[in-house]
Amino acid sequence: MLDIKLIRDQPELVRAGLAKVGVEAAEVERVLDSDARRRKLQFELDELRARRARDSKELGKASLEERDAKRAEMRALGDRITSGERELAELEGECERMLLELPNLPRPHVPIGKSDADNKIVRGEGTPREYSSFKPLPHWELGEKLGIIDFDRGVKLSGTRFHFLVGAGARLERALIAWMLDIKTLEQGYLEVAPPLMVNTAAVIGSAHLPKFADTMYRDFEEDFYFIPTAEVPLTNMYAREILDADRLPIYLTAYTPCFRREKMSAGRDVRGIKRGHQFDKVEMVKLVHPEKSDEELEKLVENACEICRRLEIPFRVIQMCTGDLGFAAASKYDVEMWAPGCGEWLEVSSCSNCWDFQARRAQLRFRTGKGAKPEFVHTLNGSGLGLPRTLIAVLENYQNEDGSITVPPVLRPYMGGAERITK
RNA sequence: GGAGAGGUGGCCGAGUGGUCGAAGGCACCAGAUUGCUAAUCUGGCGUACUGGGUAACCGGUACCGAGGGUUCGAAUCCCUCCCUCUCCGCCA
Repeated sequence: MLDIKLIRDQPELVRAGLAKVGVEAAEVERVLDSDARRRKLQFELDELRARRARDSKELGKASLEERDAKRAEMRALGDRITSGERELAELEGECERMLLELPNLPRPHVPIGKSDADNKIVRGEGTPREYSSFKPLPHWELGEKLGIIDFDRGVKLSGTRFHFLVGAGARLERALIAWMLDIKTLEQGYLEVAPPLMVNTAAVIGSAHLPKFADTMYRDFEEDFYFIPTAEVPLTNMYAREILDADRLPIYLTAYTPCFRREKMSAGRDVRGIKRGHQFDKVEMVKLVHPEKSDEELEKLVENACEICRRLEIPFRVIQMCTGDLGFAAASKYDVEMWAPGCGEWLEVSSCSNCWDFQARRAQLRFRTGKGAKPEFVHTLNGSGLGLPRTLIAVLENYQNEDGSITVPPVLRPYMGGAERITK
């Protein structure tokens, strides 16, 4: 959520920033108009309430006759206040709803662009291997031949976009999770948490997945529960509505969780293989940092994701999102993509965002520098560290051998009971 | 699911219709003081919105789990909901 005071005080700056992400100036005007009406009413109402408090106090000391005489008048004042409060609540709701639907402002250095076509490749490491003696297979063929991915039975139970990982496939994923978490916690300074996978509406508003993206999430309509689309939701909300001491920052959190997504927007896309499912595993990184540090913390976050690719010895590249491809909450964003020779594409295995104070304002996530200092919003960042299905794809496809077996990446062998190969 | 108890400021805890944004204590901050490593004294110490001021700051309003109601006036009375604890049942 943007700061209403920023919109009020520097509307031209907000208009210009939002124009870059495709928001029309009229939307800003509507917010300003609503805010002006809200403030006017608030002021009038406050005066009425002050009068009531004063007069009521006097009435309490007055004689019985005086009380009876004034009661009707006071009652009328009370009724005016009640109706004013209703109107104010409506105006506040209207203003709030509009603010919740406005996307974040991009950082000034983010390249201007309309779509993913305008994104920038900023760097890469490793070279896609040449295959002279055989044609690399896509993971869905490798997985089925080895019996480590069972698509048919997944579909039988749950429909399209579901699969079983079986035997060494399940273990390989578990190895990746354990290995990644060890790097996050032992080397990169993250605190591991195991968060709730179902969260309430407030949490999902906090992370900015609501109100705009309600139809992307699974939901329990009887209880107030959303199934998390990413661990970003519980992690960024972990300290919601709290005021942290400044010396607790930065807070680095990591979690392995399943994620649940309806994928309505991508109906028919990526239906083959395990690239895009309704349910997938992910190791997530979230940072809560001092506002002055968030730009540099984003660079470190991306590097934390890259390190996983690097140690797997799989070619990867870093893409800087242009303004048109930032998404709703990010002020600045990088994707990390791994090369998959079987399906012949760069797979987005991580998406790292600096959300500035956008989520923190929604989640009321603040810190205080010292006694008497004003609470300030922290900056929140999040990134995958990495998404499991696509990492698994990259491992299978890059480490496949001509005979159809998979070499276990050296870094994973300790997590695979020492196994060096996955064979039929 | 049933029965009971309870939700007050960072924490503990008083407060059953007006003088309560809320006693008292702890913690914390500032100052004073003592030559003994901490004690004592004094003052300060919530958040949000909002009016005024360049600002330090001054003022108004709201907030005692949430939302409604009664009343001139609600932390206090009534209703609904949420949460926590204890016991029972049920399921693991």
